[in-house]
Amino acid sequence: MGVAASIDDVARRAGVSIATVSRALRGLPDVAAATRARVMAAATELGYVASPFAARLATGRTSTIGLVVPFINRWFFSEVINAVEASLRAASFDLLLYSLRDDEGRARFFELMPLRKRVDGVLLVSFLPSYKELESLSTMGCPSGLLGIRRPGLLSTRIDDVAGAHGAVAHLIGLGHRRIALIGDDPKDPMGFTPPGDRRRGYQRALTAAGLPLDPALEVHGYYTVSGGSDSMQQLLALPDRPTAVFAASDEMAIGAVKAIRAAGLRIPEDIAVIGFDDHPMAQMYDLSTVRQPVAGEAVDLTERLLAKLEAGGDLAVSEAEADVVLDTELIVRGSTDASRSAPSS
Amino acid sequence: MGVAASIDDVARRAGVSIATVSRALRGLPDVAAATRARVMAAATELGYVASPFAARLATGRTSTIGLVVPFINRWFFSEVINAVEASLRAASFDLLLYSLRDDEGRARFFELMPLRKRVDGVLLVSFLPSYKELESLSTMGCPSGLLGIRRPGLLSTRIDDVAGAHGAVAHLIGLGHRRIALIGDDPKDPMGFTPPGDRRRGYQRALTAAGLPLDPALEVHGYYTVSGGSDSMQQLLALPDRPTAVFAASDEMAIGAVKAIRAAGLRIPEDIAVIGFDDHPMAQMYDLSTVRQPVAGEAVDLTERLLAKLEAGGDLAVSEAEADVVLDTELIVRGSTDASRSAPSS
DNA sequence: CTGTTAGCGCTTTCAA
DNA sequence: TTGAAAGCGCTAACAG
Repeated sequence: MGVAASIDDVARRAGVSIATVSRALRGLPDVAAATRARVMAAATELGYVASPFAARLATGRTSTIGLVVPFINRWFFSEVINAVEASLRAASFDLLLYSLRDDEGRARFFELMPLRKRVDGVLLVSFLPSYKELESLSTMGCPSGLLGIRRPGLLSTRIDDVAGAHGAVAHLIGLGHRRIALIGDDPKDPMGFTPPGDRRRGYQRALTAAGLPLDPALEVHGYYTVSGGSDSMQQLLALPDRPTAVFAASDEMAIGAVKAIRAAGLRIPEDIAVIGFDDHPMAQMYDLSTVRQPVAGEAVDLTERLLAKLEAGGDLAVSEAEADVVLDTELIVRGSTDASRSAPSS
Repeated sequence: MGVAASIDDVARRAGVSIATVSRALRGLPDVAAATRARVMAAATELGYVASPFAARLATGRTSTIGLVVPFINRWFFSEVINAVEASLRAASFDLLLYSLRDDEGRARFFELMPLRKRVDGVLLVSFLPSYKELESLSTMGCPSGLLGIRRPGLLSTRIDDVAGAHGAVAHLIGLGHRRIALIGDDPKDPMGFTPPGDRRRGYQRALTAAGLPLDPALEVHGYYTVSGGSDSMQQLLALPDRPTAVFAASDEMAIGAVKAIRAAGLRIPEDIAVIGFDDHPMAQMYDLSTVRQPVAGEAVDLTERLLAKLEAGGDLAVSEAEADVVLDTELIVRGSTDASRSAPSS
């Protein structure tokens, strides 16, 4: 087989017109069973597959979804990419991947709209599009979905960060803790992530609900990194009246905190209890209590709803009812808050 | 802007033919500066972008690369995907991502060739295509590149796993160790990865080169997971004459080993030294000596050479000289083999 | 330097 | 149930 077979080759071989080949191969009705069989046979013999580009030109549909992520090589996002890829594959859609990386990349994306005219739908993961960006997005003329963030008029799937954080802190309170610190917030976050603020809110509400005071000294920036978590834990340990428990708004920061606590010669959870957020694979390795979010579940839910929307017509308008789905988080109690649940090995 | 502008709209607005628009916008020569300016202006005013599908149909080139990985959500692969995406983006190529996941997905991929007729080139990451699979790949009629594996007739970029492992073990020997164990091999690896065998070979050669005996009891399966590493370390610790050092063929396994050693109440590196492979981000967190491989560097090198090949004509034949690039690994000495290099905090 | 024209390989009326 | 023919929106000779 020198050059790939085209629809004409199949038509000739099956002794029918190209129109019939097209219909037969796509499973359209009004094709005689015998004819269809003959066409299918010819197609397999020639190893024929329709050229997607010709089909796209003719139909206007691309069978491709653009997936836009801030980063590729970070746990959360690679989980999302993986789940989206699987869902799309199952629906015979192609996945066009685009990574923003930084402010510059983000600006370039929204200015050039490089996915324009090449996807049927767009999925934006975990960053908040500005009003201008949304407008720019709308010039693509295709439906889009937001993962982790809610915006009126767009599909979205997310978790309730406030509730998740609330649950984590309530767990600590239930354990008898009264001085509970928060390691969170990244004051120089370039993507405008919303979870940090929500998780802080959940922390504050849980304290307030339990009648505990909010102490600004107990709220520190962790920059959502291991080292940031470690640094801010040291800061907390230096406090005259140090906390007995810490809620870190991400597992990375929690692990940093764990390291700092151990380095100070203190025990976890006896001297200080620690709980994180996400259920990153490392959380288990560090025997860290945390709030699990169903990352793949969110991705699958959103992808499938976007595909359903395309199938249903694909107009841009989204009804209130269908727009937003909120998935549950789950409190995972391990040894870092409850000694009785400690994993066997260090 | 209701429906997206097409080339005719631009032509009309600029008062030229569509051919001139095409030429002007693609920066082809033989277009008067004034004309080009007029066309560009019209294009921006209309927010015009050429439909990639029409262009692809007409030229036969897709400006798209297919990236085929065994997994998406694992450190190594997400690093590769990230680097490839960046390289392609810089060259204005699109990235079509495909994940194999398991035997079944792999079979489906090579049977259906879902990337056929939609990419100009293919990148296969870290799995060894069988002869049949390579044949199937060749029906795509486009050049391809292999990351991490060498195959005659295909582009490839990789590291020398044998040499890397050799270096790690030589480091241990240089430290005075004489009984050195190997944690490696995954007897049920579905992807046919080649690094495990090569790393074992490097281990054996280093011992032999130093005149040390090979003791089969010191070579255990680690399954390339944390828990596998932990289990096999326990096995090694139970040996009557236990090793004083361990080379784990991946950082994950090394970390498992570290946990098992600590759980047994032994000190690292005083009682047992541990070195891993890869320089996974966790290696630093565990103060683990390791062999760093330039993951992104490999991906970028391969991608750029594939793009260069496409630009140069894109025929399938690959000369011996251009085919294979081997990048250097780097020995990273940390506290798990050398106490004097210990990181400050645990 | 620019315009005309013939495809690229499909899908989709419209007729038969 | 099938075929002929007209696009889809571009690029690439070929003239001029």
